[in-house]
Amino acid sequence: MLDIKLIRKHYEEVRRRIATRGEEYAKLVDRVYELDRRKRELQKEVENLRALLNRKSKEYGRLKREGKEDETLKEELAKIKETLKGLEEELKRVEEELNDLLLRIPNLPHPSVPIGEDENDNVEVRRWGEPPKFDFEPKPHWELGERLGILDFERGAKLSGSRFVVKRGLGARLVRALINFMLDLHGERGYVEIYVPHLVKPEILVGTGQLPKFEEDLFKCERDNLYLIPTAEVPLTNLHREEILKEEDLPIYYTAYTPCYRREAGSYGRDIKGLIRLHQFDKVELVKITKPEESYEELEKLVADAERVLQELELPYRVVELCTGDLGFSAAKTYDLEVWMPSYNRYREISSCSNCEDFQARRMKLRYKSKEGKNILCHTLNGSGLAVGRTLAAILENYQQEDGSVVIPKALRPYLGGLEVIKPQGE
RNA sequence: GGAGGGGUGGCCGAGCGGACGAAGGCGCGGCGCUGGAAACGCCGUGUGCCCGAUUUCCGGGCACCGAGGGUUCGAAUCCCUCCCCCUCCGCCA
Repeated sequence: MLDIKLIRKHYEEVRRRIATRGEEYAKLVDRVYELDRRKRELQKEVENLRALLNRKSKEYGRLKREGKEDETLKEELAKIKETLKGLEEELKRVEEELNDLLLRIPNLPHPSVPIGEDENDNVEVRRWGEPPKFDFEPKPHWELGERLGILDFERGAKLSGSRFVVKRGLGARLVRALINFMLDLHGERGYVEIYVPHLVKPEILVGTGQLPKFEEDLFKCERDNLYLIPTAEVPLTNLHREEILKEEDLPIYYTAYTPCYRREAGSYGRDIKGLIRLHQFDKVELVKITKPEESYEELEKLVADAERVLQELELPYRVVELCTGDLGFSAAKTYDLEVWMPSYNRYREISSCSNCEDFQARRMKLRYKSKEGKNILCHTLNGSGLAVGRTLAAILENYQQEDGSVVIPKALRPYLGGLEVIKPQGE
C-alpha cells in the first residue's frame, strides 16, 4: 500500500511514476486523491461534532447527578447525534472506497527501474557460466524425465488434471535432495529455517499484496475461509505482522521450503508441457525484514544468495532487472534469475528477487522501534532460492547426455548417496 | 464435535456504566543516591488519524481495552453476532 500522505503531497509525481506500470493505475491514483480530500473534509466535521457531543454529555451527566434533569439539553444532544449519524455514514462509505482502492494500487517503482512495457524491455545485468554445447539434439526435460521414469505427467493428470505431475523414484528423491541442499546453503548464510502453515487467512494475503486484486490466482478453501499459499513469501513475510520489532533484531533473514499453489488463471496454453508451470510446485523461499536504509544493499545480497545456488549446481544463468511494466504488484525493484534451458534455447525465470520497501509492511503494520523511540515501517524483501521444479528441469536439460542419461551436479551428490548419473530404466 | 474459561498498553495484570487511555508491577529512558555499581528513591514512557502555528520541538481534537453491531445523555464495563486463544472430553495423523 502506498502512503496516502505521499499521494497527497506529491500527487503529480506519484501519478507519473505509477503510470509507468500502466495508465490504468494512474486513474486509481486520481480517484484516491479525490477521495482522500473528501474524507478529510468529512472527518473534520464529524470530529468537531463528536467533540461537542462529548462536552455536552459530560455536562448533562453532571447536572443529572445534581438532580437537575435538563430536557432541552437532552433534545439538543439527540439533534447533534442525528446530524452526526448521517455524516458518519458518508464518511464510512468514503473511507471504505478509499481503502479498497489504495489496496489495488501497485507499489511505486524505484527510480532506478528501467521504464518499459513488458519482459522485452527488461535489462540484462550479468551472465554466469556458458550454455552447454551438445553434439546431439538435446531433449526437453519432460521427455528426459519420462524416459528416465522419474516424471509421470499422465498419472499427475489422472489424479488432479492438467498442470499436475507425479515424481517417482529418483525424481522424488531429487526434489528432496534439492530442497535439503538449498535450505542447507541458505542456513550457512544466516537464514533461519522456518516451517510454515500452507493455508492462511485472507488478511495474510492482503498483507503481502495477493488480495484483494489477485483472488483469481489463488486456490481457496471456501468452507474454512482459508487460502492455499501461492508462495512461502506470504506466511514468512507475515510472521511479524502487527509487531513492533526491536532495532537490534534487524535485519531478519528467513528461509522456508513449501509447496506453492497457483491457479494460473489466464495462462491457458502457456508452458503446457513439463515442469515450468504447474498448479503445485515446490520452492525454497528467502525473506528479509530490514531497516529502510539497508534494504537495497540487502537486495543485492539476496540476489547473490540465490545466484549461489545456481553456481553451486553449475547451471548457466543470467540476471535480469525487470522493467516497470513487468514488475510485480508489491515490488519496487526486482531482479529475476534466468537459467539456461536448452530445449527452449533461451534463459527462463527460476528466481525472482524483490525489494517491496514498505509497501507490504504498511499493509501488515510491520514496524520497528528506532533508537529515537519512533516506530518505523520495515522494508520487506523476498526471493526464490530457488524454484525446485524448474531447477530440476534445468538440471535434466543441461546435464543430459546423448544416451538420455543425466549427470548429477557434484554439489547434489552427497544428498543422493553419492549417485553420479541417472540412467534410463533397464540399463 | 461436546463442556467450560478467556482475549485490556512492549510484557504481566486490575478495572466490570461517567472522575479510565485505563491502577499496580515488569521492562525501558532520565535524574538522584554511590568512589563506581547493585539495591533504593523521584520523574517520564501506548498507537493511529485529523487540524493549527511550525524544519525538529509543540498545541488542540477524534478514535482505539479481539472484530462488528446495539442499549444509553454517556460503554473497557451491559446486550447481540462473529473471530481467535486456552483447558477438559470425544475423534484422529
